[in-house]
Amino acid sequence: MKEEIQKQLNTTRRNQILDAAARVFAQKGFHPTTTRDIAKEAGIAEGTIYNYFESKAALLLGIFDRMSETARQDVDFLKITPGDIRTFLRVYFRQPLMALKSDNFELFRVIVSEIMVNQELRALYYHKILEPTLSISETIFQQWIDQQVIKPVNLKLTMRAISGMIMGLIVEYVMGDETLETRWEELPDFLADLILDGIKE
Amino acid sequence: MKEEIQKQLNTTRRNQILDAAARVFAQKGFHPTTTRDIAKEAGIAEGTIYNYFESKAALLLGIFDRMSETARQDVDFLKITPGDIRTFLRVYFRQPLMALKSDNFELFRVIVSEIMVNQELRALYYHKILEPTLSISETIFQQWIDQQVIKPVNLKLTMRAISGMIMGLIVEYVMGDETLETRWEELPDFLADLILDGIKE
Amino acid sequence: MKEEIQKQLNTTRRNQILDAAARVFAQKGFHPTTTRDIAKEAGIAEGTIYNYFESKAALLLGIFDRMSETARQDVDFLKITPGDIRTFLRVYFRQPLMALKSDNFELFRVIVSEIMVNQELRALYYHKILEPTLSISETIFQQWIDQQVIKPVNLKLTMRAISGMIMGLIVEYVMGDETLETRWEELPDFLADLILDGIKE
Amino acid sequence: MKEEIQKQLNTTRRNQILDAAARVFAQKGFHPTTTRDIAKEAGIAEGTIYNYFESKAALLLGIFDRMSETARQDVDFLKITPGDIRTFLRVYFRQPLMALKSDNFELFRVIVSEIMVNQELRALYYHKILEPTLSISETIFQQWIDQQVIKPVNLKLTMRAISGMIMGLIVEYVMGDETLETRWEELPDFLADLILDGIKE
DNA sequence: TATGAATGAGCATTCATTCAT
DNA sequence: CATGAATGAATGCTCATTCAT
Repeated sequence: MKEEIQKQLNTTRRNQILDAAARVFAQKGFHPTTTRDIAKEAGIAEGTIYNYFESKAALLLGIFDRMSETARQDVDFLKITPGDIRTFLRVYFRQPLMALKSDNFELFRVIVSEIMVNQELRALYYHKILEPTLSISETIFQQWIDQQVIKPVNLKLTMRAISGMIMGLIVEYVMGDETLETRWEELPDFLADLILDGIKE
Repeated sequence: MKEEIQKQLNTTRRNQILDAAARVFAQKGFHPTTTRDIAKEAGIAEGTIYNYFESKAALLLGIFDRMSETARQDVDFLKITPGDIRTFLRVYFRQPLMALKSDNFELFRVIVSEIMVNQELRALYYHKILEPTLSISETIFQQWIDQQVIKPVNLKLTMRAISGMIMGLIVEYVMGDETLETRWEELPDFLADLILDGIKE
Repeated sequence: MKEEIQKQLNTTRRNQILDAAARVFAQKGFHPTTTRDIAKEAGIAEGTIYNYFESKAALLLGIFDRMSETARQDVDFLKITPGDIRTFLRVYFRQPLMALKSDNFELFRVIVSEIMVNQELRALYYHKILEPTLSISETIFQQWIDQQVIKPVNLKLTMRAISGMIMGLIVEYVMGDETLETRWEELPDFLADLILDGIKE
Repeated sequence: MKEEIQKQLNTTRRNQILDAAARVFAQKGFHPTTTRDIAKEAGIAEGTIYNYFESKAALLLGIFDRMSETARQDVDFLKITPGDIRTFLRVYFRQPLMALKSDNFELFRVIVSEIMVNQELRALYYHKILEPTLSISETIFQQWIDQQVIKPVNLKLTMRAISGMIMGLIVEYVMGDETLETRWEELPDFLADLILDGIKE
């Protein structure tokens, strides 16, 4: 009983801290944010942070970990493949692109920035998000190939091209590209067509 | 005359410093690198750096600026459109993908990382690289459309999808993806086919 | 009755804590040891320590206090003066020198270190150990003088020289001197002769 | 030329910092002293300390190193052995005992305290002071033995007993013993007699 | 009494930048 | 222009102690 409650409290506090950290990181960036900032935002003492997290860097890992949980669920959802390849692809594209809510916008920048440079975070991203996503996608696309709905393309490269495209578009969006900002909603359908039909006349 | 020589000397010294900075940034990352590291690598005094650059951040901008010059020349080269769309696209993809020499590899990480987070650098990237590249690309692709070689697709979105794909693949490569590492050479041709023909049977 | 049991329990718990503290102090030193270390070693909660001791420093005082009790008993033992001065001196030297068991070795270092620097501990040492020891020794040696077994030397200085010699040898031993380490057992007899006969031919 | 001046300046600044550190350490102890205290006392910025010393601990080592230089010179002086053993011994004792000027008094406490607990400092003390002193002393005393002025005692133990006695007396003095404080001046002569003649009637 | 989460003052150290020489 | 010593603000993290449960 008591242990249960303790664990609950522990999780709550952890989330409280991660929420606060996510807010300040999003606002000021990772390096410019001080642990003092985070504590103040969370309404706790600085020392308390260290009762729940190893270091400031661990906070970013923690935030990322929570996010990757959501991502994992999204990927699972894809397994329920609909009959129509075009419909499937539209959903396939819609999910990550729309996950970029304005809330996550600035945070995303900070995390991408650190992923580039922080070995641990990079490994986490690779193994918890990129690899599983690619792996599941390959399985699904293989089914389409087997059903002769799509050509027997090089799956591994195709998956990487597609996921790279998504990642790249998000980065360009984050970069402030106006075209993408105004037409973001069109993207899923547009990309589905592009990938399926190509641009050749 | 003298002024000329002065200017020459100035440029040489600036480049000497930027080269040194690029090396250490690539090795240690931007934040972990100290101005002392850079001065030592360049074989000059710390103070001297500040005779040529405003700040440590200005060094990164300087490095990036030099790189974007190269990129600009690459893009110019594309204007000499060959008769064959497939050949063109292969060249189009080859350039940025192959620019990722092992030298630039780590530096790329550092720069992407800071672009995400540094407003000034981001603006520089957007206006000196992304925007011109997109703009020129649009012009070129418009010609292909006019020649009815490719479909009358939404050019702006297509350009962003393609450039995003390139950027995203580089990021995935940088991330340490093994498939991309071993098959990087195949990518230009593969992507040309993918974009032209689509994957639908 | 109940009070008696309470007191017993109290003492037991105090000793449990002091034992734990002594172990970790000996292992890590006073300053590097955290109250968390002590609590863990004692198998209790950090807060519990403060139900029995004022502060971390009080723990060292407590440890020292227990040790001085032993020392006091040793000194008392000396009062039973044997007939032979040489025998007496050998015993006199043997006691403190042999008290330096390997168990106490590291702890001794820590305590000497703090005695030097901690006013309260210093007072405790001076009044509970040094002063009584000197005082009793003076009384005993006075008897030897009265019996004309030893010269009518300046007793106060002699006592301080002798006790200082013991203390200094222990410090040198603690310092890692090899000669002392290998010949420690010979010391009591050797010192007795040295002090009694001098070195002059 | 310039290098010479630079070196001079460097040494001066180092000494300025060590002097300041010695004063504050003596006053507040090692651990309670902050680098800010030292900088303030030295009239420089905190960062400047780190241009000359690795760490706060290095300051203590530096102080100790300077002191050991003096000690070394004292020992060298002893080599000029006078004809009379008693005179020699009086000088032998006088030097370390009188080196304990009131200036060094509190600093001595701090250093002894840290020597007990700091491996590096302990090694420094052992190899730079204790060992050389013992070694030279043994040589000198051997001469006295050869001249049959003193008995063929166990030299190694004798030297350690004597040096220990000095160290122990200083510690007892530092401890605040009143007898030693008032009669400190008498000690050299007293100890010479004690060691030479013994106390036996 | 026992607990252990919360506290927050405290501190060594770093490093971009300045400026007298 | 070049130098590099001096600067001092800035910060992540620790840990003895408290106190509500």
